[in-house]
Amino acid sequence: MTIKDIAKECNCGIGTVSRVLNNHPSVSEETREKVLSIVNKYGFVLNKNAKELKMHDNKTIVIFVKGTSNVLLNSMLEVIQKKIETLPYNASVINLDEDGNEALYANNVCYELKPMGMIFLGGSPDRYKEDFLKIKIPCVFISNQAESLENKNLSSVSTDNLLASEFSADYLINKGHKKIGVIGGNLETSEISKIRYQGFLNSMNKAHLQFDFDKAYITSKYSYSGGAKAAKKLIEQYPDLTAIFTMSDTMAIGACRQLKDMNYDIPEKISIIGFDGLSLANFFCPRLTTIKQQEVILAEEGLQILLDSILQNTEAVHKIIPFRLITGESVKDIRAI
Amino acid sequence: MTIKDIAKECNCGIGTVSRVLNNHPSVSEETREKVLSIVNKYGFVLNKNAKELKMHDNKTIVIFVKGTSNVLLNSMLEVIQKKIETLPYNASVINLDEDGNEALYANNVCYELKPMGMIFLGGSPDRYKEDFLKIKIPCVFISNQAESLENKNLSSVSTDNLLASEFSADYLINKGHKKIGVIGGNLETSEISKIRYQGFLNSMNKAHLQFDFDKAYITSKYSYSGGAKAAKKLIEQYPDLTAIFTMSDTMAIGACRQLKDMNYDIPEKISIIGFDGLSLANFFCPRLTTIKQQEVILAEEGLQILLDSILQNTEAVHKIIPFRLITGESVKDIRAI
DNA sequence: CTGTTAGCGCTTTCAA
DNA sequence: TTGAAAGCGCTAACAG
Repeated sequence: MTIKDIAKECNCGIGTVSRVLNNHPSVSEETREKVLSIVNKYGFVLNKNAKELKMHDNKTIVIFVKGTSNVLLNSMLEVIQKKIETLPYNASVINLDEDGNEALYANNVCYELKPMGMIFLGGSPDRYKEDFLKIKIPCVFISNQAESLENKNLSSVSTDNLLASEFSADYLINKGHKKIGVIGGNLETSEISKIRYQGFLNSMNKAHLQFDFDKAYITSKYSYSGGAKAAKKLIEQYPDLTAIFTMSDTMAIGACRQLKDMNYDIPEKISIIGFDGLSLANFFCPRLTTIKQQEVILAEEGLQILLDSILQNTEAVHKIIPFRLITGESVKDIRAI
Repeated sequence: MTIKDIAKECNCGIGTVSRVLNNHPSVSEETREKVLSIVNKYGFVLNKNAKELKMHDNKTIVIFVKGTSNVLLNSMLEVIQKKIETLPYNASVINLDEDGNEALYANNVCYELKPMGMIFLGGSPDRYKEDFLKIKIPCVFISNQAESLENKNLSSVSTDNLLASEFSADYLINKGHKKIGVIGGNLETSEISKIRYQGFLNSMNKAHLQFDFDKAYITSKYSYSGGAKAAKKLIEQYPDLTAIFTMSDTMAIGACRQLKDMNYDIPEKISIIGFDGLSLANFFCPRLTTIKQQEVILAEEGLQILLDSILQNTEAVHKIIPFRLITGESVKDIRAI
């Protein structure tokens, strides 16, 4: 069933049918109704390939999600997809491993899909700088700062990770913790981990506290099991710590579980602070004290920036979305009274 | 940059270029190399729209995910997407609300995208039977039984939900629980909830235990907050229950949190059993006793069945994947000793 | 083995 | 307001 068949049954030209289906003004009300009625009768829909071939654009927005099973990124994805559905665009989602090179992938996608724009959920702009700079279409990084790329077409919306992690460490320190271990991502491959670590260090330095990296920093995957394994190792290396700074709620949860299994009560014996502010953090036992990233706002703003730069060719924007600390039950105040 | 430009630069016809790019045998090695070299030089890629328009098929597999933020479905999605990437197909994912009508949506998609096949993660085959029967392309339901549709093109791979929930309830009953509340999905709209409820009832009947639906069944969303709200209501209506049968781990976690907040110790005061066997269940405190669905196998088998029916036009298959009960810490044995 | 050509289904001039 | 016709980039049949 093509536009031709519809035209035949309507006794009109294919041009007319096309005009009706594209809401062009110059069609008489009478013809329009006739065409519409028979279109509805068959549930006819224009062939997307033919249309896009002709129109010479494909209205696709590609979304890269880095780190499968990352709850935070997934909830942002959801928001974005839902929004795109209401727009004349198609979303195409590509899931990547935590340590894949999304920039390389993205360059290929540019050739193959020729998308209008791309969204990177949890990418590493700096790490793959060279490859990202090759990209010529509008892109936005969500959750990672990309200002350093200085590319006119690469925007970003992010939580201030540096400040947030500093704030988080400040909180622990203010509650009297001095011996703090860190469960974080791979500092070689994960940019965001590097930034959060820097924020943590800033806080420690401010308080004139030492940090022995080899002893107190454990590299972990952003996952429950990663956090659990890391916690075990950390406790072995640094048995007298009083608090653990983790770089995600998933790590924090894994760590909690592991420590409970080792009979360390939380927060009585050891305090743990998370990062992300997943809804789960508020249902976990104990409720996690954590940094809340505003994922809905991040997602919405990110998409909006991308749309603006697609439609109005605006320059790159780098936006910071505020975070806040959610006080749960996983951190104990150990200051002497 | 089109096939024409390549042809011009190669001093050959567009047919030859097309042949090279599609690995047709009848091209001299010499020409092939010449074409390939200039294709690589520009990083040229065939226009997908033109190709698919011509080929009259689009190699797309559409995946419906019903119930956004459903962890189990998302992990299946991940497996499927990763696999499809290695095949000459494109996956297109559509997220739907827990109570949307995926069948209607799917029918539209058939017209618009003309996919090779569709996968339904967590659909309701029976509920939208009429609409599903209109679908003429190969489909597979993953996690829901679709045998009753008796449609040659609709397959399914699922856990035996009836048996699993009966098994789960048996477990509670064997541990001495008689007053059992249920936190489940909407029985009007969620088929899988209906089946799990039936399994639960079968177990209760077998043990000659009464079940007062109005008092002991709370309808909930499949989410943490849904489970929490439901638990509160359930306890108010049925304060002397000793165990709660939930239809998902997320509900179970929400319920645990709520009950702890109300100072009911789990499992000391109240036992809770989950469903799904998320990895989180094993990290939650207390570890959840739950039914483990083998999501990786479900996903892999489902995709394989779809591919078979696309390629070899095989008849509908309805496969059951075994479950198993994971013993956690959320159920107490209350039998008198 | 290779070049030419007819469409795939659509949008959009151009004339009428 | 309308129909006819050109052509988007590609594949495959045909002729050489």
